[in-house]
Amino acid sequence: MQHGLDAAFSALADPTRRAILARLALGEATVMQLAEPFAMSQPAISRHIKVLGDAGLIIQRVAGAKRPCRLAAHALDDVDRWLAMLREALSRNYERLDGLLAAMESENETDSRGKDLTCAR
Amino acid sequence: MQHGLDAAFSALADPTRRAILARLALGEATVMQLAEPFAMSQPAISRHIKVLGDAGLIIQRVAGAKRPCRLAAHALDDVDRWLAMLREALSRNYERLDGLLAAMESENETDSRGKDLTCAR
DNA sequence: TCCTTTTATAATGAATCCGTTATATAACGA
DNA sequence: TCGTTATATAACGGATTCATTATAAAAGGA
Repeated sequence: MQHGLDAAFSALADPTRRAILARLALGEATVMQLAEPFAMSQPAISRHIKVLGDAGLIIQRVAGAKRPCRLAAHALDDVDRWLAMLREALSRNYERLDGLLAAMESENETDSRGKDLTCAR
Repeated sequence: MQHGLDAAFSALADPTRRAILARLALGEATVMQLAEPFAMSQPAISRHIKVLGDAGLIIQRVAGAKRPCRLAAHALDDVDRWLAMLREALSRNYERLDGLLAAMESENETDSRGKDLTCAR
């Protein structure tokens, strides 16, 4: 079993697939329309579309022989939730660094034991 | 040459690496500290750390024999920028659907030419 | 100096990924 | 019904990924 985030992030890791998503950001498109800009065989594009679908990033409807794709409404929900956690940590770290710099500015001599944070360049 | 987004997203695609990032969200940690929770060899962890570093998600400083890691300040900048584009498209699509539903509610008969949007289940 | 700790690198093998071509299937249009 | 269009699937090969074990190197402490 593979975590949904695994599928989502590795789907996003491929430039062709990101280009497909960017194209779909402009609106619904059939497989052939999606394939057109690429110097790549149709089966290769179909495969990418399958990967994007399995990852929950896009959905396909059936319209006769065509299978138009569009972005899935909640495509990025899980990804966003996970990244929000990291982002929050980053801003927390930034505040901490801010505090550290303030401390260094006020008192020039810090005791050099404790969790070493030396040469933090 | 590989796009930075390729590296970032495929770094994020691995659950071990995401766990490492989650751990680093709590603060700086050495390689051994990062390896500790995992039933995995130390070289495997070193490799994951290298991938995260190459993707610009973490940085390492040298402290004697140790190489403490922390989250890179601008780790998610590119990823965020790219995802923001998609998110914007998604909300635009949502608004469009909203408009469509409103239109369907007011007038029941739509001309059936144009970008087919039939049987959109 | 010697032993230990911490980390990185090399060699290797299995699994997965990404492209190809060939082919199947289903709908469309004449 | 027949040929065309749209898409999916299978089979395959090469590249990459992810783990392993073995080993190297560098710093620390006795």
